[in-house]
Amino acid sequence: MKKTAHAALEKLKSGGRRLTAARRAVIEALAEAEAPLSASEVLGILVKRGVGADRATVYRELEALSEAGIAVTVRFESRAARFELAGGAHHHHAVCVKCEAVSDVEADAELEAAERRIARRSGFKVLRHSFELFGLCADCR
Amino acid sequence: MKKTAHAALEKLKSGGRRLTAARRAVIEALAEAEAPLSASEVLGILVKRGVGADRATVYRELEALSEAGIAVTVRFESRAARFELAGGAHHHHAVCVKCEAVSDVEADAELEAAERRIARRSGFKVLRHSFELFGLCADCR
DNA sequence: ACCTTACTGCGACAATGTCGCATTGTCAAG
DNA sequence: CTTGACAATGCGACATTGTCGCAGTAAGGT
Repeated sequence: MKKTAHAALEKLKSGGRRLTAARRAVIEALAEAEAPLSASEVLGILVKRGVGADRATVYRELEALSEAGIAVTVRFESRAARFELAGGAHHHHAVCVKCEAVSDVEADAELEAAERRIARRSGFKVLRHSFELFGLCADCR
Repeated sequence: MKKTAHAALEKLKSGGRRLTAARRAVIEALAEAEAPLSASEVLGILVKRGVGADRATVYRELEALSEAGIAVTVRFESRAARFELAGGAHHHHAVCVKCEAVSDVEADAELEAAERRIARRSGFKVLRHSFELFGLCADCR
């Protein structure tokens, strides 16, 4: 198991949550994924691994992980929400509209500065933001 | 009718599209809205005005407007896509997580510069991006 | 007035969640 | 190790948000 998955489990336990097979499997699926996963993708992975989880369970689990700050929700253009573990550094995503590949984009200092500037101008207190790029990846362009 | 709505109709006509009651009503609804509208909100407005439009028609219309570049799609945290007329300057949105108010945020030159820098670093050709702020508006903070 | 075809309504269906309720499984206290 | 509390699960019904095919309607040029 990856370090991020381990840390996530620790964080959960210290929040009154219990360690179940489904939960462990969901976290591991997210930890091993290269890109944010949708609920149905997570469900597919669990099924492939022989962990029979219900659809509702997966949704509830993903919601619980988000609430606990262990996972973050991202929305691209498709309808389904996607989830990734919150372990690493703050980053954004570049989504290829042709091959659907998702690559991480490290947070840019100027970007954050621009956000603070915007917040100051408008009196808006920013809690979080979304910033995603859509276009063609190096292979598809 | 607002100027933006008028311009949108002109743009449509010069694209082989026809001017129907439903189309006119959808465009007017978007033109008069203070914030991006979801399909069901648009439908609600049409019904209130006595323009009996079918759900499928509204969806098709919004899609057509997006394809024509007359409307743009934005996604906040909720599931439904939202639409606004593309008339004005490029901008982003600040969404209050408490009162749900949406205010426009003018595009920031630094933001765009950061985007170009990111694109250059990664070999990614950016076609469009999303940037939305979530937090507390001046009234709710 | 007529033709072409864009547009519409209807109804079925699909994808993505959400919820209540009875049952099961965790885990820590005893 | 047993047991009690309650977190978590499975099941099934339902809601929301779209999508699609098809037959009928109507916009707009000729």
